[in-house]
Amino acid sequence: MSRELAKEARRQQLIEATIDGIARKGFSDVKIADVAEAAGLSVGIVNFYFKSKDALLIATLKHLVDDYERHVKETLARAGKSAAAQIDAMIEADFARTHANRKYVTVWYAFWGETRWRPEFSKLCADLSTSFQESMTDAMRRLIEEGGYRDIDPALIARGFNAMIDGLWLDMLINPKQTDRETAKASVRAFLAGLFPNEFGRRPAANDAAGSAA
Amino acid sequence: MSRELAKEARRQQLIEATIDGIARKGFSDVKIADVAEAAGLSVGIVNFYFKSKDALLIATLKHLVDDYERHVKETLARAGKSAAAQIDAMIEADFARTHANRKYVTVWYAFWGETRWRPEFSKLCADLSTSFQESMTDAMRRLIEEGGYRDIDPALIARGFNAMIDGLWLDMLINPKQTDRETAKASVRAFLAGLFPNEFGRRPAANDAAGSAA
Amino acid sequence: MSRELAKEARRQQLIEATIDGIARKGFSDVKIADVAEAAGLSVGIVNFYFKSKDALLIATLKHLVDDYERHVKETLARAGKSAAAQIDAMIEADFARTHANRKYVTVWYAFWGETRWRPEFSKLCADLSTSFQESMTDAMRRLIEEGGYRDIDPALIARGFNAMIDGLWLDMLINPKQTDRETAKASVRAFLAGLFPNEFGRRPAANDAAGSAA
Amino acid sequence: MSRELAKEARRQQLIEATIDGIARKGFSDVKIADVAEAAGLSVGIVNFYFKSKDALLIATLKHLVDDYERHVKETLARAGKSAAAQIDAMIEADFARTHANRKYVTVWYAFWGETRWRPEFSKLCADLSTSFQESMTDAMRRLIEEGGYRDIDPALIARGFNAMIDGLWLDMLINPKQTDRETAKASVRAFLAGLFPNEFGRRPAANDAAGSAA
DNA sequence: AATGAATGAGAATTCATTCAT
DNA sequence: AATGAATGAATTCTCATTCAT
Repeated sequence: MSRELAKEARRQQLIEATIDGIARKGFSDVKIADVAEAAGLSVGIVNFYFKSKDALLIATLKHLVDDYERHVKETLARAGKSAAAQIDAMIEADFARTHANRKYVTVWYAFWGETRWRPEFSKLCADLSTSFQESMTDAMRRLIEEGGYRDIDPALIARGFNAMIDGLWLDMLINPKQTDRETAKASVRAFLAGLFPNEFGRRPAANDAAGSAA
Repeated sequence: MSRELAKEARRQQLIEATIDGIARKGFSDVKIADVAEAAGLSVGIVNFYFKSKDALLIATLKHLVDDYERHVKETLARAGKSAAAQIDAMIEADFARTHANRKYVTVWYAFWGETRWRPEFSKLCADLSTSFQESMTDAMRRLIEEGGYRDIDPALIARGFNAMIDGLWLDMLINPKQTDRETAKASVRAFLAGLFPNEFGRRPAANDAAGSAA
Repeated sequence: MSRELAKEARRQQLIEATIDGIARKGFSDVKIADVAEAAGLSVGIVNFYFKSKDALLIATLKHLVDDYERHVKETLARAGKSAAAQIDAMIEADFARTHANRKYVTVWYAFWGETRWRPEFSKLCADLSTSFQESMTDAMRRLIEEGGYRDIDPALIARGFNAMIDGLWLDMLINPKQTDRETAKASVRAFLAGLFPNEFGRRPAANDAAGSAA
Repeated sequence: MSRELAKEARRQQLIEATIDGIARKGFSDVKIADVAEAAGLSVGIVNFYFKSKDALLIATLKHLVDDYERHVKETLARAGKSAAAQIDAMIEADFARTHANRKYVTVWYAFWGETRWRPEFSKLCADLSTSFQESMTDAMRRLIEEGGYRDIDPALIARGFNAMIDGLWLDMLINPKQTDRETAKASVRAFLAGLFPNEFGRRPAANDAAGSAA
């Protein structure tokens, strides 16, 4: 039992080291040796826990996806149940210090850059994207109903909302000086304020939006 | 002179081959040999026209940037002069069949994925991003003035607008079935309609927005 | 004492597993891990009972040699005492189902293939070869005397006899469909029939040769 | 044209180096680096001319087979046309200094030792073996007819003849001191003398056998 | 005794770059 | 200018051996 746990711990250790390695050296430049060194282990052990470098990379992306989903789930659970509160919590989740930081954004973009040629990456990313598109569409639909809005297509809004967040991450990657987390959140809320003035119109603060909807 | 032209033609030929190569094989898997073969030339000649593979890659990104800027400039020149018309033309430019296609989006994301560790990439991307952020902020400011809107921060809106476009490209990359060019454009316009109902509120068609503003 | 026996039993178990492993995977492809798995033991234990993989391989060849010698000895003991009967029994021994089968022949040739560069293999094989050359020369000499033959060099015949058997094993390895045990035995006897018509001339059956000589 | 020739020459050079390498270091111990060094080239070039080490090994065996077949063909062409002369020439061919030497025999046994697990080796060896079995059976049949012999099965004799030669090569490998080329040839002829006294009975010299048959 | 995770030297293979032709 | 054979550093993966438990 403790041995099984130790094995899983080693895997996590190597995955974390891989994330660090990608962040530090770049996707096409992390070597197995870098990962091993970062984990304080020998190169042989990497190929012992992961059949190949590819398998390690896939496991790493899977880890990122799971971690992101868990993070979002937890954030949403802590937020108010109204659609507005949930959407606002989503913004907070997406720009939380723990996730919307240089290291994570860097690594996510590294994976997205390679996704096109790696079916396993592709699947993981597509599933995540689809799942969020669906739940955001749902949230938007509820928001439209709750707020009595008209002529707004929830799917279109959800898509734009998700896209804006991914694009703002890219901004943080490319122009870290210009785009900080607060600016990014304010951008998203500014757009939502246009569509949903009652819920997002007054102040761009997260608590406020959640509060006003409650 | 004609020798210089021929030289430049060869360089273009190799850059195009590089774009094809990245699109087909992936950033970390294009070999000099692939590029040479695609261009119908020998490997030796690639290192003759470009000092190194790195230099070729930088030249390729530069080409993409220049091409995108030229494309936008041309599209904007053809559009009405009002802020709304210009912004709408920008949407059309960003989702033109010639640029928002699988090949180009793939290659752009490949470069963005690597940008973090390549100062030259970084510079090119940051400059492009800054330049568009500035001109979009300007356009948004004019739109706000022209439309008599209040409480809208043009910089925030410009940032979100640009981000949404990049994010929708990612959608096209990851979920090509769900996100086509028309859906993407409709998404952007749906958001603008919230903020600028007079210019983007009625119909989602590009010509209409441009026309109503003219 | 029982501990010593257990130890010896483990060694035998590992040697058998090695033979199986070589037969299944090939000499240069059997891993310690394969041997351990086949024996139902851990890799660590292999290096505990045998100082090194090399030592295991040497012990395995020693086992094969001993086993072959024991087998021949037993077969000869059961046969008639005449030279002809002994020689014929030798043929039977060499093509007994227990020894001239695909697995054993495979493994013997695997060792012979490596013999050249392993002094310990070399020694074992040379000793076995020399010992059989001597005893066969002796048997041939007796056969020549007993049969009153002339102008036959027993050493030359013994050498050819032994060689033919090894060569027929190679046939069984390379062309298993064409060369079965019975064909092989018939081949050897056909040659002996030319030299020793009285003892091997009439019928090719083993019992007959042994019997007619008795 | 000269470039094509040079390419073929390089391949031959590498194949020869491989044969040397196997002879010197052993089948499972020749490294690409050894081959490259023996050929006075860099390691990269080996993988340039041969897709993989495996491919190099297969090409090497093919070379050995071709070379052996050519050698036999040439020897037979120079010999008398009678069956006896041809068979005798075959013995000479098999024990010619150029082919039945330590280096070649070593390498042949190295390949035979691995044949079992390499389908390509297997095919090459089986084809060679079958082809020689057929032509020797044919030669034996003619010898039987020409000599008016009875009760001799040509296929059985051919098989034993070929086997004896392979087995004598093994002797030369394992007991080089005891088994020289002349002894080996004398062994084969001693056996043939029993079956075909008129053609192989008097003296074991090659010329004589060919001559007496002519 | 026994286990199997961990080590690390060693090998095949890849590929950007060079350079003789 | 152009070619493509040749180089060799770099990287992944393998596996005999060790050693803490």
